[in-house]
Amino acid sequence: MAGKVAERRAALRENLVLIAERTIADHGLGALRARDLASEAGCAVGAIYNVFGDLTDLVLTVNARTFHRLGADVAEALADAPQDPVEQLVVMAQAYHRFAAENHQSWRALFDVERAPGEAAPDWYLEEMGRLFTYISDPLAVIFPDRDSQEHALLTRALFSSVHGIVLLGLDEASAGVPSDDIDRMIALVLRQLTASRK
Amino acid sequence: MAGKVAERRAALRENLVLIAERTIADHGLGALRARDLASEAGCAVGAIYNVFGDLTDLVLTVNARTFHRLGADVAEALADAPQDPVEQLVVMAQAYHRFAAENHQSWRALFDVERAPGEAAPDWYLEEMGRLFTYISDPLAVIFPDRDSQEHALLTRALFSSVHGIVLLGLDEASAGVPSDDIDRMIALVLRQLTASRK
DNA sequence: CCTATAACTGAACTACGTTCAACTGAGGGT
DNA sequence: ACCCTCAGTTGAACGTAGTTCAGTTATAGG
Repeated sequence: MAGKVAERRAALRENLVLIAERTIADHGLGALRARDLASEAGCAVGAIYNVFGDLTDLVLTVNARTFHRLGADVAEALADAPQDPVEQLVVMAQAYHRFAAENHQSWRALFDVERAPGEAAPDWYLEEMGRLFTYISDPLAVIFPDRDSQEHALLTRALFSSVHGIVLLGLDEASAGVPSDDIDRMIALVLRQLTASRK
Repeated sequence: MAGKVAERRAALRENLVLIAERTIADHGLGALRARDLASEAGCAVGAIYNVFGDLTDLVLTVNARTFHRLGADVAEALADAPQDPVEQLVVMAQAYHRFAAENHQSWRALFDVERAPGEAAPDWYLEEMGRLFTYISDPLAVIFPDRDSQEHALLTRALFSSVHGIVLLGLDEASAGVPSDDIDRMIALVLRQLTASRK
């Protein structure tokens, strides 16, 4: 029987990712423990390190899946959105807010994982981020046909960052009690105002 | 001699805060270790726990100081700013950016410290945050005299969150290589556009 | 069936924050 | 000047993490 080892290896890997995903989603990144993970997966702690370099690797794998789901949600919102490019931006941003709210712990894990200093962001991160940026810059190109691509890039990043900041601080417990509707209102306010042609 | 104990206690407290402040500023929150701290302060590890409940308490004390310096920098920028309320907002936001860039690790520690779930944010945090929000809402009241205070509050929060998001993602290593000038450009772009009266 | 090789095991190691029984010394009573 | 008391101080020890690796087990190929 060929590949029996590789099969089990792959199965264990899948299993570990699923368990870690559920643990993070339910109890946050801080609740992820190697021993609990091994116990739930029915394997020894050492087995985790045959499949992943360390726990951060595992978390990054979970994050890749989370980021992908996020991208898919935003894309879906865009597909259902009206033709008006400004409304497309609003709908996407609110989909981002929705995803963050409904997957709060998983979403936070995207940013809370500690990256080794000096290490580049993983490829999947840059790719998925690029995809999100494209979703934003396409409507922007329609709204501002006279600006060049460099201006589009800057505006795209500014816009994404602004929405991210609004959602981040809005969902934060420290600034407790920003109602979900207010977050959506701020998003719409910022986007409509930012995309209103001046003069 | 009265109060000799209290004196040493206060001196130790001051000393620990200064050492922790320097450690965080130089090497980040993650580099703060109880044993190193005690070793540098010339006391036993247990002594730390006579002065602070735990290391998080110490970090919160450092954060209070950091936040206060941040508020002072923004206030100073406001004092030197032109009369135009829009320019005041731009100048303050760029002062925020400047502070975050020049005190990157200390600034990150403001948000990276893990708050016990369900625990309210400390008073000094809410007070300092309120002060920052006042700096923002005052010019806004001049720019939008016809809107009510609830709208001002929403706009203030939206504005702060947007600037925070731009600085946060701009300084992040993952999205490596956003030049400082571009961050300032995005800030100015967002603020000028957000404060341009519609119609 | 046997053997070389790969995977798996879990006790042990390191590195944390935190605690607490034992110790020290300052301040007041005699 | 002397002790007595107790708050302050100490650092070894504890609990809990992530990670490692020598010993064990199972697989694939000859």
